[in-house]
Amino acid sequence: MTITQLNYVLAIAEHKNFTKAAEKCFVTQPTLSTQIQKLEDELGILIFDRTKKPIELTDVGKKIVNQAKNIVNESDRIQDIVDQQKGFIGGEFRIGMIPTIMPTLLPMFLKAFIKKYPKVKLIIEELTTEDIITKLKDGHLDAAIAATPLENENIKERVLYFEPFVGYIPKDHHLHTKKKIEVSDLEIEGMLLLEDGHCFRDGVINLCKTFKSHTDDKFQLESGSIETLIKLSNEGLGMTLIPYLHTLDLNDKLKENLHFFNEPTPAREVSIIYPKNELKMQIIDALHNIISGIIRGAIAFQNVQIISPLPK
Amino acid sequence: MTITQLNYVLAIAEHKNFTKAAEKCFVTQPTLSTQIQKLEDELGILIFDRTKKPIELTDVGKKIVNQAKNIVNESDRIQDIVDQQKGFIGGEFRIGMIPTIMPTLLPMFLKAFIKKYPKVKLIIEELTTEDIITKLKDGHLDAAIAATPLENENIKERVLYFEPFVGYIPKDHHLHTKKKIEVSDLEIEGMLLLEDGHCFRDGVINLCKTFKSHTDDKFQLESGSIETLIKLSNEGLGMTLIPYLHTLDLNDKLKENLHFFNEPTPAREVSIIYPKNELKMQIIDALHNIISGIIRGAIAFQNVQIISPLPK
DNA sequence: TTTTTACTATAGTTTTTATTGATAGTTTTT
DNA sequence: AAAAACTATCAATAAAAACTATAGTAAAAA
Repeated sequence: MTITQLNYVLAIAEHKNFTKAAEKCFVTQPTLSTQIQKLEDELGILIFDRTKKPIELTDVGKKIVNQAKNIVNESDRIQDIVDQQKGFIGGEFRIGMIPTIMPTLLPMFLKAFIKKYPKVKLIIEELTTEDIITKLKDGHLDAAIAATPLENENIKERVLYFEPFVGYIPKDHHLHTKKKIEVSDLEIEGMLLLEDGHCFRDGVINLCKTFKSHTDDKFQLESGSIETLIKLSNEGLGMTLIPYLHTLDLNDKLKENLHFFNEPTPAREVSIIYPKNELKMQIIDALHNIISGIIRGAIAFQNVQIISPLPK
Repeated sequence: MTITQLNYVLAIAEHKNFTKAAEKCFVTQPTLSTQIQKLEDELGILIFDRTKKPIELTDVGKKIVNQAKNIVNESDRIQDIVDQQKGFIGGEFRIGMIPTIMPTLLPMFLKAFIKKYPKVKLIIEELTTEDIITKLKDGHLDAAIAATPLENENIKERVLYFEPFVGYIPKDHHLHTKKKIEVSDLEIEGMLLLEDGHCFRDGVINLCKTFKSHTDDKFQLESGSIETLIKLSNEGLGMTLIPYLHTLDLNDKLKENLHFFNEPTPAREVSIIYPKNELKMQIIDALHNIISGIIRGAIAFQNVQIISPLPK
């Protein structure tokens, strides 16, 4: 069994076609045929069921493909180790970002980053915190940007910035007259929330719980994006909280509805997180430096109170 | 990079000597020299520092060796997958056991097992629960026998039997006159305990806590083996609790000091535990069947109350 | 049904790679 | 200073992987 053979297996499993897989592997089709046969002979089982068209994996084949993915993934990390040693800043870098951070933060640093590190190929994915943790563990992500602290033993965190929560209170709301709001003003009942699974939702719930101990789960309305929350709020369906960086994109009219908190300003902690093996640390360092540098110019709050992003 | 090369790296790292490593790999020394050079060239780094005698790993070399162990370990599991498919019961099987189970349980099933499954090479290790969990995760163990439930998401449990706690109360102890004891009789202060790290110790502490809420940590005496506990107890240093299977080995004189609990008898749950990937499931099944069959003849308690083995 | 198309398998050949025995060149030990 | 214990290198060989050409076999199209 060789790593090459496992790569062939993966290519065929993916394309369900020897000829196409061969192209992707930059070899001819007979090479795949013979190598797969050799592997199957060595193991004494069939990986592919060639009677089916298109070709299918056998039951064992499926298990072997899973394990082959592990092996190939682990062997790719050897190069990462070498790159780290050499201080080489380049190669693929897979980064996950949570939905409430991605649209505001990405445009702020992406251009600067790819200009400074042209050899790095960033592959960016929008994912929930839960998916991020899974993918970091499995090695499908090199790092991610998420609200912290996550209290996960397999993951290291490096704080990028603190992003205050800002109240968005439409004109007809009873809090609208208040210039600056207090955490104690918040009522979970009249609060528009993101859908379940968003850690920003959990942060808001935690914030409200700080002063009121409601375990009542009947939240009035839920939405998948903060833009929608604002629109719903404008329709008079309640107030909402939005992360500070989002407020920078609002037009002047909407900005009139923003109400900041009195200090200590409740805020979420945003960090770059990565697996404990600390591979690709130079790229993580580079991202950390660029992002925290850019944010220093954009967020100038002093006295913040960190709200946990974890549910319950 | 090939799996073969990684195996060569591991062999050299282990023996710190190309010639000896070559023997272990069943190739000649020049083979290793050239293959290691090829790998080093491909990666563009040195894995071994050949100026040192005996040979040493470079800093990157150490990291690569670690990763190579992962890769080789993961690729060995391909064969496990195939064995599972074929229903082949054989090969190496690494099993861990906690110290308070090993000496009593092992002699009960080992002979029967190796007779029924002569192709399996059992490699048995005595380990604490903590070490067992780590090694199961890393793939250094195929299964283990420990007190459960462990509440660990990566590990599956299959109950083998329930083993009652039995009081060992020397003649001069104030409880000695009582024929059967109650959990409420127990006082953590006069209790002889195993050293920290043994889950049986934590089980006893949990049992005592069931009725008395002492958070006081001043336990009087600690020992590493149950035999020592009994001797200390005979010296008048207090009573102790021992697992039921241990009581079967005591001589008649010591047996006079045994005091069973009234029902529901407090007991520990003993399970065979294994990683979620469920490799080598046939061997795990085989062990489960043999052990639970043998125990059915040895433990006949009906009404038991399970005590958690976890600390705190 | 026949023909065509879209595949995979096989045969024979070439290229590449791994391994070897012999030996040269080190360093360490005696 | 000699011997021993190593690793590196060389040329030769064995083994494996890859290629081209083509046969064989289903499914799709005519």
